[in-house]
Amino acid sequence: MAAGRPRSFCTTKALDAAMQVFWRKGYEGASITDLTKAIGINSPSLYAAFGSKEGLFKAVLQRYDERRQAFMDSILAAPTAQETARLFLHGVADFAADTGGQTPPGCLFLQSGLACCDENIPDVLARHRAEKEMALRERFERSRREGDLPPSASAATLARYLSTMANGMSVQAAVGATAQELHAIAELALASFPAGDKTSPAKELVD
Amino acid sequence: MAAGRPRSFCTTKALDAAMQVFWRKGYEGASITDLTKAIGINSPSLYAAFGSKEGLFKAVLQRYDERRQAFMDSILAAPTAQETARLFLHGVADFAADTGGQTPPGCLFLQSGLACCDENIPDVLARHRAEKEMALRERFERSRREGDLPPSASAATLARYLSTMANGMSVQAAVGATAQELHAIAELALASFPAGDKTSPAKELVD
DNA sequence: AGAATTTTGTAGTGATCGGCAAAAAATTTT
DNA sequence: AAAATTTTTTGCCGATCACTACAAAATTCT
Repeated sequence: MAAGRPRSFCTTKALDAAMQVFWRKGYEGASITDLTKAIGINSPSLYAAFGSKEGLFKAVLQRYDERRQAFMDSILAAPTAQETARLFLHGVADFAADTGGQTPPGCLFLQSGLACCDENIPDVLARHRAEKEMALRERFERSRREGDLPPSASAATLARYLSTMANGMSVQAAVGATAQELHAIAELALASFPAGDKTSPAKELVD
Repeated sequence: MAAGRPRSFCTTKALDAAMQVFWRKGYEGASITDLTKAIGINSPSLYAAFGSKEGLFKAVLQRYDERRQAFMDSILAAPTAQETARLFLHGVADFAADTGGQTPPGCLFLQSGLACCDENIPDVLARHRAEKEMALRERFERSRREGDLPPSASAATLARYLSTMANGMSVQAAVGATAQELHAIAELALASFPAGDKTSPAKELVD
């Protein structure tokens, strides 16, 4: 069925290469020249495949989000809110810390554009982050109904707290914090997390 | 002594106007045209006064840092580590939350360039943030010597934890978190802060 | 083999980027 | 009043920005 000259590059490899550039230089800082050099193609090929710089960026975000979403799904499946919180923060620590070159440190959702000339970019990134926070919140609301969070706990605030820590840890990672340091911060942060009736409060806090 | 045509603009007013632009659009996103329009001057006046875009940015950062430093000095003077931590996080909440237009929400040190084409910019911003974290750390080391922090507490980790929270809160603020929400997060975060022998641990945690 | 189709490489588009030369304007000094 | 000094305005610089027209190359279909 497929006629015409075959494509010389793999789309997903191209997205991974572009991801690194956006991650390290930000949306605006990444020029088309940077991107085409990293992918190893000429600009018309880029535009034929992805439409525009923003189109490429959106495709990169989607690919990045797939991994993040898989991570979220795995931690949301934990049996209790406490375990979800623990897996979340330590997972973010592993994810954000410099792994030695495979991906840049930090989080693409933050690195690629907190502020930007085109305000659409920060907005779409913020929506991605808010999506994860909302998933945590819904998980914690379920926990409250099921009893592993006390009725006094606010699911919204707890989710916001974890999301805040995750963003902060990503910022720290981007400027060189080690995985060990991030895990220590995560552990400290978890001491604030309210205990349910299934675990003793003392254990949570002394740990 | 001063000869020549008088300057038509006030330097500090110009810096404040430029600060708003960098804060909202980032270092790269802020064009010279944006900056000169906001200040109300032509570009040669800008270059005569500040040398370059980076020169202007550095001057803006210095002005911004003065306020932050004054804030840090005030909270570092608190009698205990616990009080310093409390004043720090709630102060950041007030500072970062949208005040209704006077300054943009979030923190200039984060908004203006986490990642950037010119790597020098993220570096200089990171140094500013690290400076504040180091001040907290030194304060907490003193607290350990003076007894309002237990010897088991790590001043470095506590400082890193608070710095992480502050960065995370600034990110949340930039996408619309209210002061009330930020204060709730701050309060939750403070529950992790270790108590000294001057206050009862129970009080810190129940609060 | 030849027509049809798709991607490739070359070479550019106008717009905007940060920055600057030069003359006019506004002040102080002589 | 004229010289000296500083800033302002006008108009422009080469470089780079995101993006594209066009034709050669490489494949499949007839």
